[in-house]
Amino acid sequence: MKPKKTVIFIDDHPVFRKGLKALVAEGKTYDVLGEAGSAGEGLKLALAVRPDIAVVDLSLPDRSGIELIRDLVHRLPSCRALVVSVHEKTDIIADAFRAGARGYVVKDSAEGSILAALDALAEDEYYMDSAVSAQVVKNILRRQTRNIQLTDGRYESLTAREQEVMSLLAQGRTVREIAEKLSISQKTVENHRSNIYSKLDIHSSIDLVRFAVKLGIVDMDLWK
Amino acid sequence: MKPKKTVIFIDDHPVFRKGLKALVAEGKTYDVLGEAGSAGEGLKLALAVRPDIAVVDLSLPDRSGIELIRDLVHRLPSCRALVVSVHEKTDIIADAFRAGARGYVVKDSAEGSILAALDALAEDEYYMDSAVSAQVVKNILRRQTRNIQLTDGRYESLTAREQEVMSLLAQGRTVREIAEKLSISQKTVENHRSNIYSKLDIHSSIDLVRFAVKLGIVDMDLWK
DNA sequence: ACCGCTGCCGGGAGATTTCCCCAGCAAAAT
DNA sequence: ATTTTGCTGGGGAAATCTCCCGGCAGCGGT
Repeated sequence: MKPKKTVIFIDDHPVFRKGLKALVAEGKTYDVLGEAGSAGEGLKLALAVRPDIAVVDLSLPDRSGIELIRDLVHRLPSCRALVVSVHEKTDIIADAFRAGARGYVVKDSAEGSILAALDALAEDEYYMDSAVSAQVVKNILRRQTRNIQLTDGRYESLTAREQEVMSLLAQGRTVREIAEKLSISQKTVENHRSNIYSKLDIHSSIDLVRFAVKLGIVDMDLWK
Repeated sequence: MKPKKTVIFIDDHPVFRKGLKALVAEGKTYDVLGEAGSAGEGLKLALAVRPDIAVVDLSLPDRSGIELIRDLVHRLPSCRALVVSVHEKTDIIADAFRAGARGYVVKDSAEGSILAALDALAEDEYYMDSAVSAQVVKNILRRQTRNIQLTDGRYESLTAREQEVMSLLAQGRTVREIAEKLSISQKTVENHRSNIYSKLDIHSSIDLVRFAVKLGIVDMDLWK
């Protein structure tokens, strides 16, 4: 039998801490080593008992939970931080992960997702609420949908082949590479490009990339 | 009482479709209007019965589920697409959302998350599996670290004049416009550009725009 | 002062792009 | 059956791009 994972709670609401303790105690898979109501106490507690997981509220009386997490994971690298917060703003979430958190759960989500988050962190995985995920998705799509509204029609007026060529051009491929990849002549690629320019009312490769970025046609994550 | 939401299934595995039907029928909150085993049938079915939600598998025999979704949401804007897939790669997920999907669930996740996804889409919300969210988090973190890596040095090694020229080029200005604006010859602008290419290790105007976007030198929101 | 370095300015030359024109063929639409 | 559309390929010319080269002014250094 595996040893139980150990956990502490850092939250300034005693009632919420009590709820967490009860929730975790039911499962019998985690040992609660202690709890704290402020960042200072929390850090001291963590360094003393060295838990596997620290559940941290972002809004603490003395210091930001973000800073606490940054300190915590730095001075106790074996400890995984799970954020439990009322915030659903994506920039705060991103800050938390950037500071070293491994999981993020909103406070009003189901009990199950908190347990699921603990299990994920115990397995050294990441976890994010589906409620939070929805926000992330919206954020991913926000810029795109807005731009699609602005440019409605024009890109869709391109034929499938033209869209294919445009995508490759926007990715930085040369005419020669595209011709080889598509098994057509360079001249044909150039003709497609001319048609693209004409339909989109643009006049240079720079404009093409700008248009592509605006529409989210190119995946910036794939850029080296 | 609200009218039941209507749903169709597009998946090439008959057994999985049967499971979905059984799962949804239990809840009594959705009407299953039909099912299809290929993209072609699925699109035809959707246009015929006009469901509120289409559950789509990404791997279909005749066409990519991504393309199907793109067509579907374009020709039936009132229909929300929920992807059910075995893939957990973030680029595929991103493609799906980019194509117009509103939800993403991995096939081996709990039954509850599929129902939760349907409920979310019925409320015009987005949904993403927590199993998938973990991948998204990793992707967010990877992007962060990578951006930090590539930002260091290179762009800062450009002289003030070169940064000025690069900014103008990335904004879509022509060499002639830049030469006039800076009161220098076109040839000089071209030489600044060459030096920029050399220092950034890029070799075309397309690469320059990509680099500029990546570093946030250009403000995409100002693009017309 | 002399030298080396760097930033800024230009030219030359070949490759490439951009924009016209042209045409054949197959598939789809009318 | 006819027209339209899309994909393919090409010619040519002007413009532009990309990379090579050198000149000039400032600026600090052994």
